[in-house]
Amino acid sequence: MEKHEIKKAGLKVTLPRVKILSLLEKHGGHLSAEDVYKLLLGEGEEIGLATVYRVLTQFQTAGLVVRHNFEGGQSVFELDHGDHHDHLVCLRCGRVEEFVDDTIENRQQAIADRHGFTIKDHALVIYGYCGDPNCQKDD
Amino acid sequence: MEKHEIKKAGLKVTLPRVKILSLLEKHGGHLSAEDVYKLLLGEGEEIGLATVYRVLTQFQTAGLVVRHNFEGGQSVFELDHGDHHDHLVCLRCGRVEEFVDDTIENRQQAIADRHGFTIKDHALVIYGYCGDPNCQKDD
DNA sequence: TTATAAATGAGAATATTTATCATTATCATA
DNA sequence: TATGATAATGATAAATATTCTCATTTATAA
Repeated sequence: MEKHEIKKAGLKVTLPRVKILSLLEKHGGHLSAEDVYKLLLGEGEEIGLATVYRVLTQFQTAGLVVRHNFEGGQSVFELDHGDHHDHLVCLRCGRVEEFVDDTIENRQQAIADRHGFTIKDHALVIYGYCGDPNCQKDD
Repeated sequence: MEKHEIKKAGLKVTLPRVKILSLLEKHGGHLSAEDVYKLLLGEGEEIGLATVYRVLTQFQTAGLVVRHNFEGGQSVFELDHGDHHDHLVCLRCGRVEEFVDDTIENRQQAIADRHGFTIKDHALVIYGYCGDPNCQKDD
């Protein structure tokens, strides 16, 4: 139940927050603030875009969602299930796939150590063309 | 000589282009469009911000510079010396360090293959606190 | 030198995100 | 359950980053 998670985050349980959280659960995917806004409109919810941004940022601070800055302007958000993962992004159709690779994770830590860095976060995004025939064909 | 590279890129050799290219060479670092604009102003060059963006984008298309989308709004640009590398970014002081790790590169290729992706580009950024004592101390 | 096509500068326009503020809703407590 | 302190919302303005427009200027091939 979403209400519990929102309460745990120290936030009041409001309609916009419940709706946005369940939307993210339903879609699983990687949604921009505007995606969320439009999906809410489609469901007949009159929730302002400013509220969407505000709530997503609060969820991010609370650790409920993660924010990614892929190429192309808009940030995208997804539920944080605690399992860190990296991304493959198709430049043609926008499809996003996830992956985890322990070898890469370990190498990153070793590199940070060598440079005297304390890792707070990291982002690995592979951009390319996905397996779909429409995305593989040349320009 | 910068003029040659500009000409090779199929662009006319103009003062803004020569200045911007030599600025990137001089600084080596990772400059935002606004950084470039202000540095030019500091040198007494009256080059518009729009021109800076335009030229940087053209250089990117021509393969002369690479553009990175680190966290925090602005894109940063650096000369493309042909040697791909990834980045460590300090969240406190903004320092940027570069690294290459063949193991990570190979794993990425393997992952893309497994997912049926054709890699066009990739970005690995490790965010954290660098070795500087001021950056390591707690909040 | 000159004609042509491209580049520039200034400011408008766009896109994304954040801030402001008056109004409304939540929720602990009475 | 009613209530009041506090937080959240929606509408809009503002801030930020980047791109577009267009009249003027400049580079360069002939």
